[in-house]
Amino acid sequence: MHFWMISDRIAFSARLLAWFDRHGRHDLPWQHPRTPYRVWLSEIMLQQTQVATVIPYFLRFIERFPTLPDLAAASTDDVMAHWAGLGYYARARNLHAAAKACVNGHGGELPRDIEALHALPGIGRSTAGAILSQAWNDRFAILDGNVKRVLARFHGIAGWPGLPAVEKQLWALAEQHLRDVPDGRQADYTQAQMDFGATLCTRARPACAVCPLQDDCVARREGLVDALPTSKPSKQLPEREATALWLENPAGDILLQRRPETGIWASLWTLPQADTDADMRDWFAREAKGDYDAAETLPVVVHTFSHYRLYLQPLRLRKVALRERVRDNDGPVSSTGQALRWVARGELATLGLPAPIRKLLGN
DNA sequence: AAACCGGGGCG
DNA sequence: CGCCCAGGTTT
Repeated sequence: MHFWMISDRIAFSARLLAWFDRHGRHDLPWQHPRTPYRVWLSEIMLQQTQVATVIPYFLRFIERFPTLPDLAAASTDDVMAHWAGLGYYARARNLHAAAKACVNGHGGELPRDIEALHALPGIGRSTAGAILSQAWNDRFAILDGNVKRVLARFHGIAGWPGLPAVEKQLWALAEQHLRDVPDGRQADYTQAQMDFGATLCTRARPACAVCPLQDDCVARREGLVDALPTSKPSKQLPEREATALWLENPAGDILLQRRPETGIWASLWTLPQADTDADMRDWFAREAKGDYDAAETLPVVVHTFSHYRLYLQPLRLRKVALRERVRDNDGPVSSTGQALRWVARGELATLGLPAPIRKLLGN
């Protein structure tokens, strides 16, 4: 009886560990020696920066503050000076505060108890698990961005991982796989997951062809590798409404107005436009002769800008004439100071029109 | 220019 | 608890 007859496939963690033994990183400074303090420091630094950048900072930091009590006893300035260049200084402050808390409440050492560790500033659930598993080979899961990506792909978990329901599901999967990890290899397993996500199952262009998990990866099988993990939903854009007037003279020319030189659609030619129907009506009364209420209501144009979504209500009115106004060489100017111009349909293509307006006018 | 990121803060 | 942010980097 072979084990694969029972389980039918080699465990996720076993494949990762085998991969790690061959391709993982085994010579990182915080792995030798792999003490709680060194692992903690590395985890905090790695939260925000890549391994290659962290290494020299780690070495300088650990040389200046060789033990946790050394760090606790240091001045804020001294700590910050050794963090300078890494950014995210709030985490250096948390690190320092946590070191002091350990001296005051845990005998000058990082607690091995997950709850006590989690209670320290700057240490969340994933970082606490990373510290305990790496420093002590204790059986705790991690769930950083790398692991979320690997699990979402391997299991085909859709939904943005920032959603509590999705994150909960990913934690459950992480803990499920953890049960298969052989005793004594929890530290390696944690490092294996991080290395795997950072170097093989990367966000862009993962190396699926050489992946030890490819045969059982749901995303791979279903062609969803690029779609998972689901990206954060773009935040709801503010919405604005406006009314546009499509006026035609008896010859069928269309009245266009030049936009101001700054702002949306700067200097392009568009239909006369107002924020509200009432403003549009006022503008019409000042500029044109005709019956505003006779205008035809066209379908609303939805146009999305980078920072808001515009719902533009076009109104169409034919056989309109402008009132006589002060003229200059370029033709009439509206009361708002923007140039106005009757444009023949055939001329539209030669002018700069915003795409949605061009489409509306049928050009 | 936008996505990304663990933890913290806030209602 | 759920939602969103700060503060930098990567794509």
